[in-house]
Amino acid sequence: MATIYEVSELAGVSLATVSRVMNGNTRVSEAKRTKVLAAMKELNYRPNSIAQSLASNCTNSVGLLVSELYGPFFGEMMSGVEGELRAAGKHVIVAAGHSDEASEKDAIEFLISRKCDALILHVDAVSDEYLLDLNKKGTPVVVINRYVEGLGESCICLNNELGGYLATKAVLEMGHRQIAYVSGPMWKMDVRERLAGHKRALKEFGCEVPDSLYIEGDFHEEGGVAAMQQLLKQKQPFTAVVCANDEMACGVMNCARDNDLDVPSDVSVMGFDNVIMSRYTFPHLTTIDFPSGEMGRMAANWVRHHIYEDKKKPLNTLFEPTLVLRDSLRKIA
Amino acid sequence: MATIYEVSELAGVSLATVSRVMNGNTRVSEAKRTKVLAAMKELNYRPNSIAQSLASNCTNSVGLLVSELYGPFFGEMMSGVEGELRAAGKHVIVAAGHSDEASEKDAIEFLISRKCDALILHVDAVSDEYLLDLNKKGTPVVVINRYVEGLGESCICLNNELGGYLATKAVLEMGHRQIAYVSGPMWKMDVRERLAGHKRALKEFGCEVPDSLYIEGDFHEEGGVAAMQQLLKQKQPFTAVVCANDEMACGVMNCARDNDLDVPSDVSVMGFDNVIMSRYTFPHLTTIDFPSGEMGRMAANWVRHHIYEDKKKPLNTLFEPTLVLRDSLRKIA
DNA sequence: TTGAAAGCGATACCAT
DNA sequence: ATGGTATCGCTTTCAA
Repeated sequence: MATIYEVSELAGVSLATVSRVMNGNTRVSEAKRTKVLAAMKELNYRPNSIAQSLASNCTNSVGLLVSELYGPFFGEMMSGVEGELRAAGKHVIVAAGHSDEASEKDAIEFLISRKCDALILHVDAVSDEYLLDLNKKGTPVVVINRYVEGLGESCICLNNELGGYLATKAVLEMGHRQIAYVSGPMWKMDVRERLAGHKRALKEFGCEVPDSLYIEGDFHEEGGVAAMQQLLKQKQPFTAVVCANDEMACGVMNCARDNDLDVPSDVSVMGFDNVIMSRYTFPHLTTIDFPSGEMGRMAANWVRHHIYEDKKKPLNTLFEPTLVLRDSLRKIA
Repeated sequence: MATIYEVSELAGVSLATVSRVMNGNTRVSEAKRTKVLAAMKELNYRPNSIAQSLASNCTNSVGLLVSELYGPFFGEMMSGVEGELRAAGKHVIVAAGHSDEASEKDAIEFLISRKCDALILHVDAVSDEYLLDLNKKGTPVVVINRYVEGLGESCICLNNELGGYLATKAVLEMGHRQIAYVSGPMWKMDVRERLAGHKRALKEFGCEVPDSLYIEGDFHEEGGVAAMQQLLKQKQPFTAVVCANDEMACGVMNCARDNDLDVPSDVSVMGFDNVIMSRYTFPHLTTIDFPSGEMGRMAANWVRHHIYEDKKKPLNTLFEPTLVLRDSLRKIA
């Protein structure tokens, strides 16, 4: 592999000049530029990006931490981040945090050790303080789906409360009043926000629901099944189940079917996230759209603008969820 | 950030000695090692991995190229790769190839430019020659789900032909004889292999199927819907549909339902891949297990052994698919 | 075992 | 506009 030395020699110019034509930031006479370009071509020269990184103190790589690398939700997000960043010539280093504090910290350390220019994080186990500290210590951080006071507009958020509200409002408007709710793990912030939205809608409609219709799930299909089983075992009647994510909604629907209940004639089901899968379920799931791909792209753009181009363009970092009406929700008398 | 110089100064030893205790390959007296370790701790020293990479000509990073970052199939694979590699302290740089030749080549160039120590590729658009060439030119490559003559055991393969055979054999054993087949894009090697297995099973059972029951799909849900619509429009009867992947099988099932056909009473459906989603569909999809997570882990291990530890352990690079019986397949008279 | 010094391949400042 | 040169932070001979 040819080096910059060989290029400068062949072109008959200095190292510095070669570097200049590569980076294009300083003016170089057309004559020399041509010679350098020719020499590069002849030697099939490719700059060594590691050497560039060492000298420039910029690695052109961004760390991306998600809870899991599988799962439709993160897939869309990663895809958005990678697409946008690669178009800008930046490398994406991925890691999984597994929604576990030690594991998330470990992953962040790992990404920092590779000297990423910035970190895009979807984390739920580490504390706000930890994230703030990280940022103070010099690692530019953008956080997805979480608002951290003090991180300002480098938080790419969805209005989860509004999502929860819209979901339940839609159910209420269909005439349901006995509404079960399957939440995610309550230690997660977004889970609590969605629940808050749910309660706001109930209140607005003057609808009171007994505690027994609230079940804490695990965000997985199995949790949805378990929740539905418990709901059915209880005597407390309900005509609709609002779920904090689509996976659990799938579980709920499957469990309903296993108990000879038709969705939506016997029971309506509402999801959250609008993962791809929700279009393929039977019946097609009514849900709240979470624009995870969009948000991934926005996170990538934030990094591009603030880290690589330092144009402090104001970016839209707050996203609004929307209702996606499909077949799992039906009007009742 | 402290450098190795400061550590050596504080510890009162040479640069080289500090480097030695870091790498642990050369013997260092216990006395000095202790002093160095203490100095490191005191300065909160973290080696600069970029400088290490430049000096050692090893970046400790592996490029991972998949068709799409979303989608259950690749998610599992990436998860396997990342888990294994991070445990070994290696960084994973991801890129998407979008099953397009130009895009795949572009992504590979991109990963090489970052001086990845090795590349793990799931590609279907680039030619065998291109991959061989890549390897010859010095980029260690491991290929997933594709056998390239000359790349030897750095191909992590599934026996797709056997998978196709097992799928159709199961359908035949349930008594079906009028079997439709929805393939993937025929320019993909694995698609042709699966089809070959399908035909072998048919032949073995002395079953002849008219050409009109073969439809070329696109591996997506929409393609499954379109294929089923075409099948239903034709007069040619069929009692089962074998699909080359689960997504299309979902489409087929949804389309069947939209046409008031019950799965599996009216028509049986067979998938391929056993993506997570197949457990959540209604009815639960009978399919062929593709151990993509396992294969990802194996690819990562290949890299670990051959690139980082150069133990030429023989690894199991050929995986066998297995039948997963669920509810979408039913015995007929 | 230990240290001195020569790279690794670029960038960037300072002269000219 | 161009060249010389120090620098980035570490690894790795080569002597001692």
